[in-house]
Amino acid sequence: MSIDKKDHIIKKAVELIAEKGFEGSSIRALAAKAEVNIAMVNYYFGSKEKLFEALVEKRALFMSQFIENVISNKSLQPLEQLNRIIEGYIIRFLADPKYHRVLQQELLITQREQMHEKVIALISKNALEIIQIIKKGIRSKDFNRVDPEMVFATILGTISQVLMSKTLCLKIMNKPDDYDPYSDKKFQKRLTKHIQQMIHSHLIK
Amino acid sequence: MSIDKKDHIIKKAVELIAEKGFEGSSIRALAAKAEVNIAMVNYYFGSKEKLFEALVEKRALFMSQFIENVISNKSLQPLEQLNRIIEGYIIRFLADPKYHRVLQQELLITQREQMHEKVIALISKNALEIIQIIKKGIRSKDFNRVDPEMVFATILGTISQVLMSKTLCLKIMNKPDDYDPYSDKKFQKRLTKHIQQMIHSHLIK
DNA sequence: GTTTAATTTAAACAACTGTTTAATTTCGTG
DNA sequence: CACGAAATTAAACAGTTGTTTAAATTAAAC
Repeated sequence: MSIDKKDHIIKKAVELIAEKGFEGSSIRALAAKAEVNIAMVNYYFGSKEKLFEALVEKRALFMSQFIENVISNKSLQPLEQLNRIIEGYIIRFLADPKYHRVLQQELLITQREQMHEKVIALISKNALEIIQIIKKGIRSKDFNRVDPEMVFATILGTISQVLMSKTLCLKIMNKPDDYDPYSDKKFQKRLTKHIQQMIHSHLIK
Repeated sequence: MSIDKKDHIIKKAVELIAEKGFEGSSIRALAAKAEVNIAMVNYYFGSKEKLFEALVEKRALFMSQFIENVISNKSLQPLEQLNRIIEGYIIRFLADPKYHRVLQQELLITQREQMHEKVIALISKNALEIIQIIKKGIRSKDFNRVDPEMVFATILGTISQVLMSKTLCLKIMNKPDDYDPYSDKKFQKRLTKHIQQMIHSHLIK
């Protein structure tokens, strides 16, 4: 069993779908990009949609495991817990912007209903845990009486905004076209610092 | 010339494309939804892509005009100017979540290159003006020395996050399925207040 | 009321879609 | 080497796509 080949196809599929969307990515185009025969996708995955499901599932696990770890660390102060989550979110998302773009597409579009529901379940699971942390912080008077759900929307929304379009990101920051912010550690720090400081001044004092 | 019919088709197209995406929306499905003959789209707009361009252009004007107004009002204090922009953004975007979703799709996907560039130009134009306001506020010592580009990402990102998926939004806020947050004035106020207060505590003192 | 233009229609077009088939090649195992 | 399973291929499948056509209907102008 050549699991390498399956992984190779998935990798190329993420790249293609992130650019063209799921409906805009034909199996023929994918086969050309991955340099395999057209029939191989159905041979390995059963169908185009099943390939897509395999694609989402594969990375979803990787993402959610991390959040679990941070959340389960009960010894941390609420603010420190939030800081870790923000930092971790940014590291994971920036490591694979194309995958994040695929998920955002699926969140926007209700075409494939069960996949749409799965992405929502994925995000809201973490969301609710983060919101719980904020609520707990408010109860213990560590935090101001802020709007926890909205604070979450700001954290994820800010990161997603940056990841949405590299071209837009560069244009706003007035950077050259060949600059890749997502792989630049300085940019990563900049984004992390901004969100953490903003959340900090909003939650504390 | 039945401009009503053109508008009617555009309206139905926004609804369909917001749900299924551009590639996922066939002319036949659109014709059925708008209750017109399949050939009418090409008769009125020339092609599916031209219909899409007409759709984007029509609303883009409406949006950008408003931002211009706020920005050109030089008599306001920087913070008050920002508050008005936040309030205005939210009012306009929440008034037509489906259109906003269509734009987000086009920002994510690089399939139709010139349309992609147009959406980016549209957003970045306003973005740069808002960033200028923040920079001016920093120079005049009205604002702290924050990261202006990131502050913009937070404002737009938070709103976009909320608009991205109604289902996700409801799930996070623990609301029933039949509740429509976007048309609820209370929710609108809640979102506005959150962003304004957060930006405020981040920018001032 | 006739004529001309604008609108609307159903049918057909070729190109492309995801998927399947059946034949061929490759490869590990005895 | 020989066998059988796994992998790979090109070709064909039926259905859908955006678009065009040419005929039919409606509306407007004189």
